[in-house]
Amino acid sequence: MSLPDSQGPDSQSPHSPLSRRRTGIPEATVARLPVYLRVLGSLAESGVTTVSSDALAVAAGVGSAKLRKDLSHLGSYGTRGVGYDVEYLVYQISRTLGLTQHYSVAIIGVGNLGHALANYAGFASRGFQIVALVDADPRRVGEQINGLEVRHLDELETVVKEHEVSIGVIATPAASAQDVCDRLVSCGVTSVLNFAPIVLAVPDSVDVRKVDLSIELQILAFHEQRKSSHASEVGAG
Amino acid sequence: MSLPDSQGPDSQSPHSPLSRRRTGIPEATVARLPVYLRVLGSLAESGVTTVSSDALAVAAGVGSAKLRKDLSHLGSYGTRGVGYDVEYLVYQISRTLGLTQHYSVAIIGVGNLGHALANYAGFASRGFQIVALVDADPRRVGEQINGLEVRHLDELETVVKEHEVSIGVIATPAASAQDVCDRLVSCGVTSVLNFAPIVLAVPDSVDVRKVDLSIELQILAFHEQRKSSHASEVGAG
DNA sequence: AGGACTTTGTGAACAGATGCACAAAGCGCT
DNA sequence: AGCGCTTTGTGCATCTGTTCACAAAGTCCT
Ligand SMILES: NC(=O)c1ccc[n+]([C@@H]2O[C@H](COP(=O)([O-])OP(=O)(O)OC[C@H]3O[C@@H](n4cnc5c(N)ncnc54)[C@H](O)[C@@H]3O)[C@@H](O)[C@H]2O)c1
Ligand SMILES: NC(=O)c1ccc[n+]([C@@H]2O[C@H](COP(=O)([O-])OP(=O)(O)OC[C@H]3O[C@@H](n4cnc5c(N)ncnc54)[C@H](O)[C@@H]3O)[C@@H](O)[C@H]2O)c1
Repeated sequence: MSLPDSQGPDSQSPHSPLSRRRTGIPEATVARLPVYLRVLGSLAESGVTTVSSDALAVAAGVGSAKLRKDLSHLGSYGTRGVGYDVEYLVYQISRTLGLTQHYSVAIIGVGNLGHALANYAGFASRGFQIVALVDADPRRVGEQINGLEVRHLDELETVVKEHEVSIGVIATPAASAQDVCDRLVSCGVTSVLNFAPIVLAVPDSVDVRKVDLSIELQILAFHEQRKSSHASEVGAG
Repeated sequence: MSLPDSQGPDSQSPHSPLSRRRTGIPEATVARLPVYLRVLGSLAESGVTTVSSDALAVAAGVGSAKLRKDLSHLGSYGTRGVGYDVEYLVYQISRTLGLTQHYSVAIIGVGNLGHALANYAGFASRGFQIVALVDADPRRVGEQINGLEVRHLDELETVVKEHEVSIGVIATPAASAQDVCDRLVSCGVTSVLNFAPIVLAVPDSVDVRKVDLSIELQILAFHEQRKSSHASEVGAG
């Protein structure tokens, strides 16, 4: 049923093999670094200054060997017999992930989900600043959300260039998603986070990550089914 | 930068090896089946009755060999020289994923995100019925959302048992998430979808999947950074 | 200083996922 | 029926990721 080491993060799909060679950091590791970062953050807040791979691994829900191998890809930042300096490790992971820069995010589609995203504080906390909200519905245009005014879809290109948007978040209905994506890409956006239930076609130079509720539920359903259909087997051994 | 075959889905973490042996279906395949299902659904709507692995693969954003291997895990449902019967394949995938059953879903935490989820129509469409909304804030209790009344956290156990909830969705702040999760698990929920930015500890018998915005953004940031720092290299090659 | 103890970093074995390439299988046309 | 065309299903090589297990490297105590 559940995983040996809790709900680990995912590497959404194998990145081009070339990219591996360039940074030396495996995709699977990249997907876990943010988790470590989060855990380290709360350790730091609790006043912990040093942490062992074992303790950190438990808190992050992964195996300690995996954790050490992950960290070894960034360099040798631990001290044998002691562990890792929390603050320094936070810095190194942040640097590796590129979080020392700031990123401007635009949200396209300000419906139910878009509103939730626009109001979410957790975004800004790691250097992601929401700089623009865009919607096609004239009734939504002009609305103020979290200090930002909703702009009309017609202004998409203007707004993106004006704010040098580097990440586009698509929260429109599926039917418009490809269209919106094309327009984002054509004005230079190279990273897209897609919430619409559709596979986006993009040039190789653009990264897309998707968040798909319905897929998550279906995966859970698959395992749920297995559990119930073999319920007898559990007791029997 | 982008993936060889578009934004593929993920296998969130290697499931216990045992589970593999039991169903014979690799986790990575399970994670892609919902995508195929979606694409097949829209093909069916457009009146297509038969589809080749190549066409389906393109639409699903994966390689055709991968797609065929995925489908081969469910059985031999294609016809050589012809392709797959769309309707029949939809049925087989649904059956495999366990979507012939219905699942009752409870959402805990009806804030920004919880509201969006509660209003989302895409849930019900695949046999996932939202049967309960629960919140700790007395001011939210009693509110009607999408035909459901928000219940108080105190009633969590009652509500879960009453509706035979099989999937719990956690949309509370991180601080309460583990607590809520423990309570869900203790009243028999074995599948959890977690939106709170925290690693949940659960017994082995419980499946957790997480959706974490901030992690997705950080992964995008990593690749974004690589792109900009090596911008020169692209032209030079 | 030296020895016991702790913990990192990593080589090597293993496991899982992907992609290639082709034989086997079916279709339709003559 | 036979032939050529299409497309599936899969064995095999490869690549990516995980896990084990231990030497190297440090700390702390005497
Ligand atoms: N709400 C959820 O919980 C949820 C869950 C999973 C997936 N999704 C997906 O997220 C997307 C948004 O969901 P939602 O519930 O917010 O839908 P919604 O209908 O509430 O909002 C969609 C918004 O997009 C706007 N829009 C439509 N076409 C547009 C365009 N071309 N450009 C810009 N804006 C446009 C609409 O005016 C509307 O404001 C959908 O694709 C949905 O399938 C939503
Ligand atoms: N809003 C977003 O776009 C977004 C994005 C990513 C992650 N998240 C995460 O999702 C979660 C919810 O986000 P949100 O924006 O909806 O927050 P929110 O503060 O708007 O809503 C949280 C809700 O949970 C309720 N709650 C608090 N403790 C509870 C408990 N013990 N049991 C039941 N209900 C409880 C609160 O009363 C509130 O209604 C948070 O963990 C957040 O980090 C949200």
